[in-house]
Parts: sequence; structure tokens; C-alpha cells
Amino acid sequence: MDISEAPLQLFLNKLRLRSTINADEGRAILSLLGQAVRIPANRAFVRLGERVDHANLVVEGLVGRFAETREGGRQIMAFHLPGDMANLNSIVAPAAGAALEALAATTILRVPHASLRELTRHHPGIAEAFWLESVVDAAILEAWIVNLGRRDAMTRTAHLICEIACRTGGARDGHSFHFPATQLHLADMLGLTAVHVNRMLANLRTNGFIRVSGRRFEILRWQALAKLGEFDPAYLRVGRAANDDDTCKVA
Amino acid sequence: MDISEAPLQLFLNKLRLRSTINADEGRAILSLLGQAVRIPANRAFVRLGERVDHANLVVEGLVGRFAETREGGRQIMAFHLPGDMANLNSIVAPAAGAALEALAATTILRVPHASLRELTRHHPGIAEAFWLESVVDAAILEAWIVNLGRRDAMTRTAHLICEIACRTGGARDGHSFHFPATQLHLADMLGLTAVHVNRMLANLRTNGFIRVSGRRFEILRWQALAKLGEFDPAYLRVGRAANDDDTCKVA
DNA sequence: CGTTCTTTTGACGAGAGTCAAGACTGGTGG
DNA sequence: CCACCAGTCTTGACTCTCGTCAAAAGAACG
Repeated sequence: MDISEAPLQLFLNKLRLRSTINADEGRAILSLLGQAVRIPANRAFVRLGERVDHANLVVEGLVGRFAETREGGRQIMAFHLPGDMANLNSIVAPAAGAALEALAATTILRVPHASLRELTRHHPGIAEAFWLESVVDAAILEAWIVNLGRRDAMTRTAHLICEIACRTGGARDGHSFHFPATQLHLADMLGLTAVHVNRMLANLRTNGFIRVSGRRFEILRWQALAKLGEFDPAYLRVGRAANDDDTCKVA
Repeated sequence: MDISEAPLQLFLNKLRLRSTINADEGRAILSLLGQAVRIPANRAFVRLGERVDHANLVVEGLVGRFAETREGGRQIMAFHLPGDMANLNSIVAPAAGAALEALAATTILRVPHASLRELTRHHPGIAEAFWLESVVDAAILEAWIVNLGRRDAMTRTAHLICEIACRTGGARDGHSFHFPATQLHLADMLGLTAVHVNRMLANLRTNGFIRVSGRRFEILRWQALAKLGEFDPAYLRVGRAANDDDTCKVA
């Protein structure tokens, strides 16, 4: 129940996109132990306000951070791909500020806070890397605020697809990725209704920006899509040094 | 040019709302030095993408984090009151992900990253407190995402006023606070137009929720306002232990 | 004491929501 | 292996919240 090797390698790779992790620190991260758990689609595994004693590393599938309004409206505030630690924040703030829910069949690895704190105590470099991850997460939240507050449905949808493309590692023509969220989930990320998301996706398809089949997306014209979505990948800091981004460049 | 005493005390007090800072750490924070700078209203003092070597402590006035869209739409992603370190994040991510602008005549204290890093290096407790501040900032961003994505203009406006009331330290009937943002600024926080914000404020006034004169707000019926705005202050973590909140309680 | 920025109000229009019905899809069991 | 069924996706017609445009009154500032 603890085949932790491969998932932790994924996590380490993500950290190394943004932080310098030396060999010693890398080994420490890879030697973390955790309990693998399978979560079916649309099941919450962390509830609002719940006090957790472990962080959840996404191994496979897709996770969303959820909030809901009094009238039953749902809003997804963030999504987490394999290799993301869904609630790294919980190390310093154990009372969950939002629910975590699997958007599709998902495997997570529960990593105890105790082990993670051990790590940050002995390796200040790791503590800083974790802090930086929190900061990058916050930068994504800021980008969503701009998206929700000031962009129309078309631009907004294009921007989200660009973000997903970048975070799955390919901001270029022909990049194809599996993103197992339903259109209802996309609507809850975009502050729209599922009906309207459907219309926007139809638009993107008929205009040759993307191809969609099942839950697989293919970027046909990256430059055009990024321009439409007013997308600048700098905030994701996926390029090294967060400065010159050659994998994720826009006109 | 470095009357840093009082402002740093404010900053320390804010940290202590959420973290345990011992006497030694407290002294270290109070002994920070910085340069005080006056910024006139509507002037940016950190630009998008700029690389900064200092964090900006708000001493007096009001600061907003800004983004703008291609068509010239502006969105404020966060505001910072006196005592807030506006870009604590810049310690680990020096390339600014957003512009910082004074919303009114403002005094800031520029605190060098070098000094702050010195602090976090020698005092792991401070490093963790800073991380937690980043996490709370992120929680506020999440609340704004829900607000922008899923609440109508009325609810949204009420929620923002509740947040401001809580952050200025008084979530109760009769609490009165100065918040020097124009209705245009409020609109840029709420993803609305200034015209519509005006209508919402008029509504809140005529229905006896608040009183507004100049840039001063007074809460008349806190419970009712919080209910209208679907406001739950837990995410701000201003109550001790972030658990039982008696100063900031809702029905 | 004028000039500029803000606030206020009204009439009208557009983008996104709502409601509803039908087509498609993938997973399950017979 | 096929048929069913629940969950998605798709489309159209109508509604409504909020944006747009405009003009005037009020406040702040030099």
C-alpha cells in the first residue's frame, strides 16, 4: 500500500522546475513514505474545515479545490494534476479552507505532516521550495481572479485551456493532453454554466483552435489560442529561472 | 528616513494574530530597518515583471495588487492595509507577478530582502510565520474567486465590505472604518462597473446595512450584512487559533 | 473659485443564465 | 456480445442581470 517511489519522483521533478534541490534534499524527498488511496470520481476526500494531518500528493487523475455558495452554486478554485501536492499549505494551516474532491477516478498518496515537517526542519532549502510552491499556487489564483473578474466567457475559456496545456507540459501546436474534467467541472472553474461552456468549446473547435474528443484535448494553433485567451505563461514559472520561457512562449 | 519602529510593531502584531512569535524573534523583527517612501494616490510603485530586492510594508494608506486585460480592463486582486507586508512573496519570487499601486496617498516602508532572509535563516519560526502569511493571503484570493465566480453583484459587494470590516478589526454593529478606495477601485475589486457598485452601495444604504460618508464606512447591522454576503470569517484567521472566533462571529 | 475627479441617476442593450428536449457516450449486467 | 441506463453533451428559445452611454450634481484640490 505504499508504492511511493514513482509519485514522489514526479513531485520532486515539479519542485525542481522552480527551486534548486540538491542531491541530499532530493534523496530526503524520495524517501518519504505515504499511504496510497484510490478515490472514485466526484468524491470529496478532504472536507471544509476538517483538520488534516497529512498532505495529499496527486498520483493519477485530477483533483479540484471546491467551495459552494448558499444557493448550491459550486466554484472550483484550483485543480491539481499528477505530481502536485494538493494541500501543501496544510502543513502550516491544518484546518482545510476548502474541500478537495476527485474530478475523476484518482489516486492520491497521503504524506504525513510529521514527515514533511521533519524535512523542512532539517533542510531549509526544502522549506523555501515549499513556500515557493505556495506562492506559485497563489499566482495561479490571481490569474483566475483576473479571468473571472474581467474577461468574457470566450477569452476566459481560452485562458483556462492555455493554462492546462502549459501545466501538462506542452504549450505548442499539436500538444495533446488528457484532462478528465466534465464540462460541468470546467463551468465551475470558469464561473459559467455548463451550457455556456459547451457553446464556447464548440466555438473554439469550429474555429480550428483546438480539437476535443472525449476528455482529450489537442492544441491546433497555440499562438492564436494564447492570443485569444490573453495568456502569458510567465506566472506559472515552468520555464527555468522563470525568465526566458522557450517551451512556453507567446508572440 | 527610517522611523521604522511603529510600523514594524504593527507588522509584528499582525504576525502574532496567526503565529507564535517568541520574544527573541519579536525583537529581531522590530530591529529591521527600512526606507520610508510616500506614494501619491493612483501611482504604481512596483511594476509587472519588475525584479524587486525589497518587500513593501504598508505604513499608512491603501495598496492594491493590479492586473489589466488587453482591452484596458483593470482588476484588483488584493488590497493591503497598514501593517500588511504587500509583497512578502517577493522574498522567494522576486519577479513581480503583479503591479502594486497606491489607491490613496500611502506611506510604505521598503524592507530589504537581504534583511528578511537573514531573519528567516536564523529564525525558522519566522520563516514559518511568513509562509503562513502567504497561505492566508492565498485563502483570501480563494474567497475572491468564489465571490467573482458564483455570487451576484449584491452578495459580492456585501462580502467585500464584510472582509474589509474584519480586516480593519471590527466585525460588529457600529464598527466604523476608513477605507480610502473610490467606487471605481471597489468595482475593480468586484469585477463590476463603478456604476453598478454605486447602485449596490445605494441599496445597502437604503436598506440600513451600512452608512457611508466620504471614504468612511459604518456597519449598522453586522449579522444581517454577513448573512447577505454569505460571509464566514474563518478564512481570515484573525481569531486566535483560527478556531473559535468571538470577535468575528456570524449567526 | 474654477477645474478635475467622484458620485449619482436614467434609459437602453448585450452577454450569459435558464429551461427544456434530444443525441450521444461509456460502463454494467444479462 | 449486445442492450440498457445514467451521465454527459448539444442545441434552441426566452429571460434577466449587469454593462454601456450619457448627463448632471457633488466633492476635493490647488
